[in-house]
Amino acid sequence: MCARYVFFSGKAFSDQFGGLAIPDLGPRYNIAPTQPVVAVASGPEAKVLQWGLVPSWAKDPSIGARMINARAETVAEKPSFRTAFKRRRCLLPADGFYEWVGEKGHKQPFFLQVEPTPFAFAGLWEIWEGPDGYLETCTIITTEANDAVRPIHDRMPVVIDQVDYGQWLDTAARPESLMPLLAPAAPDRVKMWPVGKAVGNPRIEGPELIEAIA
DNA sequence: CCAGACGTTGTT
DNA sequence: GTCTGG
DNA sequence: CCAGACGTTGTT
DNA sequence: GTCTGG
Repeated sequence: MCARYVFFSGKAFSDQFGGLAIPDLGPRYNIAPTQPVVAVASGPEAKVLQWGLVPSWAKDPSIGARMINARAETVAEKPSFRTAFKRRRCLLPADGFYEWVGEKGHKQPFFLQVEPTPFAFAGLWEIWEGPDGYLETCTIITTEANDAVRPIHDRMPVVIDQVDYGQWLDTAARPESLMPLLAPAAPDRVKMWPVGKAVGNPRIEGPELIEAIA
C-alpha cells in the first residue's frame, strides 16, 4: 500500500511539465492521509487535493480516510472509483514513500524511491458537494509489488513515467489503453533503506525522517 | 419494490 | 479491541 | 500506515 | 449515482 509519502519541491516536477506552476506546500517528509497534497490534473492543471477520495454520492466525507488507495486491478469497475477513472485522473508528484515491515509493535519503516526523482503516482480525484461547499479529494492507485519491493511488501503505488503523462491525463483516452500504464515500475529503478520509527507519528516532519539507520 | 453498500490493507 | 483522524 | 481516542453531565 | 441483496 502507500499510506505515507514524501515530496520535497515542486521545482523539479514543474520542469517536467514545461514550467507549469506547482503550489508550494513543502518540503514534506511525512505526507499522511487526509492532508492536502499537490496534484496535476488534465489540462495540465495543478491542484491541491485532500488525500482520501470521497465519492460524489457519499453522505459523509469521513469515508475518505479509508479511500487513500485504489487497486489497479479493479479501479475501472469499483463504484467508488470508476467515474473518476474515466474522467478525473491525475498525477501526484513524489520523491519517495514509506512501507512498514514486521508485526505490530516491532514494525520497521523503510523509505523507498523510484528513480529518477521526482516521480509521479497514478491518482484519481473527485468532487464532493457538502453543505459548506465543495471538497476535492484524491487517491493513489496501487498494483502488485515488483521483485525489488516484494521482500518487504506485496503492493506498491503505480508510478507513471514522464513519457506517459500525456496519455494518463488525456480525457479522451480509452480506459483499455490506460491499463498497461498501471504496471509495477521496473525493479532496478527502486532504491530503499530502513529509517527511524519517528515517521510513524504523522505529526513529525523533517529531512531526518528519510535518513538511513544502521 | 426498497434498503444498503459502495474500499484497502494487514492480520487472523 | 476497534474506530477515527492525520 | 501509525497515533490517539474511546463519554456524559454539569459547572466554570 | 448505481448495483446488489432481500
